[in-house]
Amino acid sequence: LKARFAFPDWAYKPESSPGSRQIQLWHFILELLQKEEYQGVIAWQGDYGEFVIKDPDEVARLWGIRKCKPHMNYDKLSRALRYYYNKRILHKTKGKRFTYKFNFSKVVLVNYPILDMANSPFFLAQNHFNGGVLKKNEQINLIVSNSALDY
DNA sequence: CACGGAAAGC
DNA sequence: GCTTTCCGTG
Repeated sequence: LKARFAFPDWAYKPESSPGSRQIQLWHFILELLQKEEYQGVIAWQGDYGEFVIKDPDEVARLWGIRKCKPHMNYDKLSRALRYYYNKRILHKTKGKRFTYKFNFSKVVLVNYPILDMANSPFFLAQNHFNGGVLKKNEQINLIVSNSALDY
């Protein structure tokens, strides 16, 4: 029995950008999590959206290959992951080694077509989970800043 | 390990 | 803007 997450298919299209933008780390992480052959390396585990990097050296190596950075390691990769905290794409699961958690609704929102966003279930879910603290502008800014609308 | 500032690269 | 690199701190 495998953990399944209700990501829409388009959420798993890291290289769908027609502008040939560079792949982002969180796209890459999702890509690995999607593939069963990497379950010994990185896998969904625990809470909804939570994942464990089982083999940090290997994940770093694979990321380094993708970005043509042969000297990539977990120290550097994890710094990049930490930059996601303020962007609310990820946060750390404290006390659990190599364990992070996607802010699921945010991640999906980032990929959501802007025209449908206001009435999207993800927008409503976002406000629900955050107690309505997040402002609409903030979410729109995040979408724009990620240039996620490759449609 | 995990965090985050600082600077540099692209 | 998104890392990559380096590193002091807890």
